[in-house]
Amino acid sequence: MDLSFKIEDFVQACTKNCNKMQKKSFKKDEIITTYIEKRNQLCILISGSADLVRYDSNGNKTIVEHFNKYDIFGEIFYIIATNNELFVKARKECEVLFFAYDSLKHRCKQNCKFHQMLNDGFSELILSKVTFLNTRVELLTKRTIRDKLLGYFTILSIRNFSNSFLLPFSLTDLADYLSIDRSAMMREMKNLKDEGFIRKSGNRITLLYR
Amino acid sequence: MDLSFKIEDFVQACTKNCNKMQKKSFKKDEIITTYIEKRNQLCILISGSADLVRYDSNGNKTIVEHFNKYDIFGEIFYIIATNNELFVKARKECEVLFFAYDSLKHRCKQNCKFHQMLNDGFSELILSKVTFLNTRVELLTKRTIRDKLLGYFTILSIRNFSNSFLLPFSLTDLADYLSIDRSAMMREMKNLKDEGFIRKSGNRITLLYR
DNA sequence: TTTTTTCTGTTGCATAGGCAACTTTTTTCG
DNA sequence: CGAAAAAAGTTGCCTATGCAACAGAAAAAA
Repeated sequence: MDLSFKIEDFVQACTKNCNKMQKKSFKKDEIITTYIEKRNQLCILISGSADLVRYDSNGNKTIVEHFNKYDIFGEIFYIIATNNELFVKARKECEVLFFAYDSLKHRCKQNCKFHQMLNDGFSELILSKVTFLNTRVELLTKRTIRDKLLGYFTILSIRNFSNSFLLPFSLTDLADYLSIDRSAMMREMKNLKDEGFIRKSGNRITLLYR
Repeated sequence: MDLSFKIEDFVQACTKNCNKMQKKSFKKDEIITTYIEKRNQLCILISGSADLVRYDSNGNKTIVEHFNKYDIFGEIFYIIATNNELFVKARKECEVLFFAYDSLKHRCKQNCKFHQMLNDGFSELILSKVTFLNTRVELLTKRTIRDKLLGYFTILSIRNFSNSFLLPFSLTDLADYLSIDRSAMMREMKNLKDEGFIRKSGNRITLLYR
């Protein structure tokens, strides 16, 4: 996100001056926000990391999305169509900025610099979100666990400019992220190792094919 | 899309005046564009309907996305991470506007009204795309065919303000959209009918539960 | 209209992968 | 540090779902 440095510059000044915006801190495993009704809430993660988590009626957990520094999230991005619980949970200690989406369009009276900046860069910000989501869909539409894993590894290897990289998740969470059973995933990972597609030690994966 | 009427107003004037933009027509089943490399291409569907289709290495077809009037698509929204074919194919006769994303940011010299309008409304446009994609992810992360179908039906029923609605796809395409096997889907649909969850005649579905 | 193609609906079979139930290893925390 | 909790790793069983292969209905083309 090429906005990040600007955010860093403005965030402190703005949380002091801008009344449309709230900054809160959360400890590990605290619920940051729940997606329930249309509050038009928009959030920016300032520090830490968090997950958008859903539990379906069978108790299956899915990591719908994983957020890092300067990622944005909130109900505006969602049609709340199901009655599944959908909430954002702090993975580590977090700082989060909250504001209403409306206030983005109608800048606050003080003509807060941060708002202006955000407004200007907002397209870019969501554009990158679209890219990310498309990648996600690409992965999820793959039919087999093998294809999902290899697809994900390929993306990570591209992102890291190397065919060796660290998984940003625990394996347990990776399974939830790819929406597959953990033990089945482990099984398939073993197969991929045995068949020489990947090498794996701890959370480090090396792609061997291509 | 609340921009649509504006698009309608401006599109004709702009295709005549704006040199950064191209309008093309396509017949049914013609390839509109292929996602290969980073051309930063951005497209708007003016009329007709089209699909973003992927064939994976096993020959499985997936409808990654389905486009209708005034939907936007193009490579900017994609990280081309896989070597799978990814292209947009006309489902019916189509008219499409092509332009480079850069030209959105740096408006053309004539200060083309359409550009300006698009720039202003671009955030809204992508925002709705994010919402759509999140819905898609929500569906795809569901673990069973039953949950995917019921999830999708629920969304359609909300969208139509009625628990009776027409499927926007053929059943064949619906299966591709949900990334599941068609015959397995038919089987599950039969079960849902037999168990009294839905009623179905042709492409019309009625949700009976809740 | 007739022919051809596409879509729908159904079924038998095979298997990928979900589920449960463990043990072992690693991490967290008092 | 030691205890407790979480994550990694493994395996057997079983069913949901993919695949193939149809026939009939509907739509498109000729």
